[in-house]
Amino acid sequence: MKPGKRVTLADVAAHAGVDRSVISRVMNSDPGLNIRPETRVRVLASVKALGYRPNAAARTLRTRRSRTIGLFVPDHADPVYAEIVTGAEAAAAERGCVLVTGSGRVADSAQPYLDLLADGRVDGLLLAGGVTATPAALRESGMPWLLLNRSMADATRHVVLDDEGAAAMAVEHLVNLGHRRIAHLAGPDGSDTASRRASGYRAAMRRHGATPDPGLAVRADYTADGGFQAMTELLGRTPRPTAVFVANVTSAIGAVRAAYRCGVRVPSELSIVAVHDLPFAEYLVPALTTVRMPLQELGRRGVEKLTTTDPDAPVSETVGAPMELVRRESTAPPREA
Amino acid sequence: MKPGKRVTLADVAAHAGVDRSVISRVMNSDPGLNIRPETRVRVLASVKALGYRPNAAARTLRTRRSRTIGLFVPDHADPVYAEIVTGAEAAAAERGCVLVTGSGRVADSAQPYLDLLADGRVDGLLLAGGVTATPAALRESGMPWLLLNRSMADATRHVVLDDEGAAAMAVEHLVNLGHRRIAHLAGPDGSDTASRRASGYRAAMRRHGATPDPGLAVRADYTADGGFQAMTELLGRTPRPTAVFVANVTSAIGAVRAAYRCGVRVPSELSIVAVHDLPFAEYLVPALTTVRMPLQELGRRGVEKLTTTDPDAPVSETVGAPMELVRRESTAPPREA
DNA sequence: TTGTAAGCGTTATCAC
DNA sequence: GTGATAACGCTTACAA
Repeated sequence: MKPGKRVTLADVAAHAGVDRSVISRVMNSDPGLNIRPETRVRVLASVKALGYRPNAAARTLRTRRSRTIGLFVPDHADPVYAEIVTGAEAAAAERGCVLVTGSGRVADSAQPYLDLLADGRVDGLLLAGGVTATPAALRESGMPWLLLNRSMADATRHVVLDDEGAAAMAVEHLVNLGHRRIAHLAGPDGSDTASRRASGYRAAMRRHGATPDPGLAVRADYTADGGFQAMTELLGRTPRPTAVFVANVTSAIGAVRAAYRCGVRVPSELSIVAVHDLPFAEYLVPALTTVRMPLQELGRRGVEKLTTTDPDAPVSETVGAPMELVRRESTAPPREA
Repeated sequence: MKPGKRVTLADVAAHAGVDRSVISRVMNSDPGLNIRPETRVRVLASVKALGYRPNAAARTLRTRRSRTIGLFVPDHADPVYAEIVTGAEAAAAERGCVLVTGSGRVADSAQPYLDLLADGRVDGLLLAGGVTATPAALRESGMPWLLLNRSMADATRHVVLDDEGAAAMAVEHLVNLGHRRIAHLAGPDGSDTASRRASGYRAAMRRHGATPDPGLAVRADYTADGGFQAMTELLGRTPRPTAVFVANVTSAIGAVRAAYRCGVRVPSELSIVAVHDLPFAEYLVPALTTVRMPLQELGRRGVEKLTTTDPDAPVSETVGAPMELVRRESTAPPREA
């Protein structure tokens, strides 16, 4: 209780009149412990009375478990990753862990992340991203790590979302509205989600008898500006698409702006549907039709898999939680139908 | 280098043929160390050869410093707090620290946060928020903590932004455009930033000879929905304001939507300016005029103050970095002027 | 049913 | 200039 003086196991032991090891075993509910009920009560009382909390560093040193997970995202300000962090945090808390977070592109060297592992600061690493390659050092380290929302052919430890499925939902929504000339505003080159959404788009197009015209696919990074540029370019092509499936909701904000800028009305002249919902998506003008993905669940599954699987075993999971097409104002039947 | 076997000080010592303590002192560049250059070289070589990294837990146990800072925000998905986290992270990294982040309203009990301190997991606590009260336990703990972006009369350890100044910039912008009937879409009751922005608004109004009409102030929480509700209410009042200063940019998104819904054109019939810029603010339709605040700098200053000040000393700083009024499309001279 | 003791990997204070 | 050695606070065989 005194500020500056920490209560240690020895203090509690003295207070309860037993040995330190007894306190430890009571607190960790050691199954092979046969203790007299009255002693246990006394121990618990002393713990409470002194406000004892085990020192994390000492415990970590002894047990080699920090109960800490490292989570790296490209950018905290990206709402997509904010959701993943939220989910991961909840799952971590459920198993008594905390999250050390970091942002920035996961560079090829990966040294900063591996260092956290090497220092024993974290028990495992969740790498959410991102366009970059998975460093070989990671694969060779033999330490617990997992890729989130991106997969790598040569590093099969990842959990991802059903990006193909999301693309299919979006395309089918547009097809059902009567669209045939459907463009794709794809994600950046090298992005794993981008290529899965693009292939989902192509597959869905073919399934509906619409050949995906390569002239109707254009790349943009996952930013509003990227979406703006790409959509501006797309609108210059003839004949113009009547609808566009945008791989990312932030790009879609820029895409809507570009349409507005070019005098193309959404949705009457152009329908727009994007992957990922946003808390304020329904308040945009026009309110955006989106495919809501289970991002928090992705975060959750990440920590679950990370903490429960053998670090050497391959992990390749697609989060099963349901996606949902949220119909709002940015999609409508084509005018010229 | 071997996976599974960690390199320890003893290994390096054996490899270099010196004592562990020498390695330690070299690595920590102990000033009172007089070592033969060739020995130092040998030590450094061994460290590099074995890939030695000091174990964080052991070091923390010994030094009582975890080089870890706890940062709590109400919600990772709130772009305002995402910026704060980004800034804090950078500042922490500069001093060799990592950030343990957590989200959720800081409850009155605050026990989970204090526990991190008590466990020795973090060296200090940065509490960013938020509507809630500062728990007395915090003040009494004698531990390093700091409030970010909120102040409390009875707990003078905080760093905040110049909310009054931001309000003044916004109001002056509107006044300069010719507006007189300026409403305030304020933040939620109990929010510290909300009340500072509100009083900044009132002061600026008076300074410009416009009495702030209480009928032109309405509260909303810092969400798009809150802004939508409040703006809808505001637009029902007569005579209608020609401009509104919105305390938060997320609310402003909802506010714009409400105007659109009511058939009120922005900016020709109603100007809107909000506190906090957003990466995609210029892509919204209409692009939002905002007051950009130094949010990352707030995060930076938070960790700086936390790590450099005596935990018992009062801290009351307003971040000095410049704010900027970003003129875009949502403000214009009043029509009826 | 409880106590003893040996570490975990550092750092810091000495002594040589 | 460098080496022993004693903590730091906890866990866990094993002994009593």
